[in-house]
Amino acid sequence: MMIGEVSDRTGLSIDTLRFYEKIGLIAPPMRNDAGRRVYGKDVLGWVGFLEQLNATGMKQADRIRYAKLHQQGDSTLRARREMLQAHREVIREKLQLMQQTMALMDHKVALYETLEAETETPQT
Amino acid sequence: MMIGEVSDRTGLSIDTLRFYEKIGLIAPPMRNDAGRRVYGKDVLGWVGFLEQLNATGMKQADRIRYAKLHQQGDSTLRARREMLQAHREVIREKLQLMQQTMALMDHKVALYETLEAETETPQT
DNA sequence: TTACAAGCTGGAGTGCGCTCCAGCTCAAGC
DNA sequence: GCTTGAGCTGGAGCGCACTCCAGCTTGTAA
Repeated sequence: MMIGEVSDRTGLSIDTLRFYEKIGLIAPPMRNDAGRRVYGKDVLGWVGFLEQLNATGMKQADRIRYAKLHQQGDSTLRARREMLQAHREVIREKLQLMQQTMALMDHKVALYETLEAETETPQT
Repeated sequence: MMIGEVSDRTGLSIDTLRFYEKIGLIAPPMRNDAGRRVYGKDVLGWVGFLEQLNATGMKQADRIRYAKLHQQGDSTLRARREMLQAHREVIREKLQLMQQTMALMDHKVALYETLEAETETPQT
């Protein structure tokens, strides 16, 4: 796959893919005779996983750390597991906050509905 | 309350409190004879709510819109309710993604544990 | 009465995470 | 053989959300 296809399939822009490579989030792919990037299809799953880490609030520096560990192979399994476990905890806390906030939203929406009804047909 | 106390109680820096006022997230408080800000205690709850919107991914521009509606009083109840309902949906989707990602973390952690065990005491 | 902490303003600076651009090469089709 | 389109590099630029700074005023207390 050329970079354009990877971009289409992952939703990341071509510039972002090259940027991710530059900062070490994506391993530098092979090049063809013309010096152009040729990606294996592993990259799709990897980018998807990066997006999940991203969307659940892991910051760039940590994703880079994880990516570099990943590129170093099996000797880094323990370190990677520890990172994932730590991130799991972060997610768990965010989940709780989200649930609380959702409950608060419901409460406020209900309250606003009451107030709207009163405002539309004043009783006094 | 002076700005320093609000900062201590909310965890926002003094600069951030003034910045939030400048961009319209916090209503300009009264001033004392010396021209210094004097906040009512409402501000604590308001800042807490802003933080919850923030932490659940609402962006600045939308929080400002909500804050401005809030400052305009009851005539904006409907618009505010609609914003909260929309945000509730966003949170619900994020919740789902978080749950999926947490399951994936668990899966990977378990996998890594297996691989670690194999690496430590190779069987072949 | 002077030292010092807390607050004020306007504006510049920062870090993150991209995003855009100029100017180039290369491969394929007409 | 020339045009077009995809890709290349290095580097500049951008939007967001703060954060810091210089230079000033004011309130407290030793």
